[in-house]
Amino acid sequence: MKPIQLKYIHDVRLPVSVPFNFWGTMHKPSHFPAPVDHFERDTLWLTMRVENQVYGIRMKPSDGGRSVSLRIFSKKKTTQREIDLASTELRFRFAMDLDLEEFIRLAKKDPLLKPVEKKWRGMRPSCAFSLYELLCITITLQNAQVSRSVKMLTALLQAYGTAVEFDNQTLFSFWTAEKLSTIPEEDLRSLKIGYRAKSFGRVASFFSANPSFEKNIRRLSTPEAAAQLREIYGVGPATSWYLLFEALKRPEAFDHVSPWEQKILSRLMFDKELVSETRILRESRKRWGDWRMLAVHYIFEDLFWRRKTERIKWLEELIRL
DNA sequence: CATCAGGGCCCTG
DNA sequence: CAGGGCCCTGAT
Repeated sequence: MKPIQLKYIHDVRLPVSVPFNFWGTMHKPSHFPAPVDHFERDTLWLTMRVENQVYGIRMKPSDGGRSVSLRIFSKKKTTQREIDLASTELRFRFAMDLDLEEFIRLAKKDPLLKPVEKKWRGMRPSCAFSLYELLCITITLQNAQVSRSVKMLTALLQAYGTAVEFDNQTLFSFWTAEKLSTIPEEDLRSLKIGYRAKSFGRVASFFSANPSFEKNIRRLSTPEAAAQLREIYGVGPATSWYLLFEALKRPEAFDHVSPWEQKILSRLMFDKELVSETRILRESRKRWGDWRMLAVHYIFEDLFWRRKTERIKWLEELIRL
């Protein structure tokens, strides 16, 4: 299938709260690579669906870190309303209005977090995807290693996503829940996603029947949001934790430690091979309170950024791409 | 070649 | 509330 050309252009300047760390916010090296976004030097490209329009998005830092320069690519000419909707959505997805003052104050008193926070000051939790889209990604993460997750997601995008071309990038935009809900489970299974086919079907039906789910859940308290997420078929503690932090930007959402993260945090927090989940959680609550997940995020992303330039032997053994 | 655990989750007893 | 089953892969 030939990619759809997005040739209409609209430029917007998005002011952000300061301090804002463009690189740390726009690119998360701990995330697996998928053909839905691309980061290079000082530019992030991604695709985004808003009200069934597919946009190509390009963002660069501007105004000395006080704003983001946004270019929206579209198939047809956009209305001002569409531009505003897309901009508002991007502001949320990249937490451009987050107030980090309290977090910075807290980090200054913590020996482990202090140097990392200073290095990444202004980094936000961010996620280029809608809640439904991130949920699809996290389903591919379940019980699989990275390489397999990438294969599953790519197969799904090729089968049901839409290829678009803009600004010399060819990327996929996600399928919609409505579309996926009509696909027979056998067809999904043929993409080698295994038992997850059932989850994809149920999740697609759920989101297609509840189009305002994300809008509503954003307004809820974190425990309420967590409870609603857990009611979705296929969402357990690990998946709901990813969604709360990445898609809903809850800086406290750290109540679950997955096995490989447990190994990494044991090293970083205690300089030990393996520390129990309860101890890791207890310690992080004590040190970082309601900012504990953001703190863990800073520590994690710093480690993965360092991995790009230096070899960290013990880490390579844990990741197993 | 066969076996098995893996960045979970659901369901059953 | 513990534990088996689920799918595919890559490691052994």
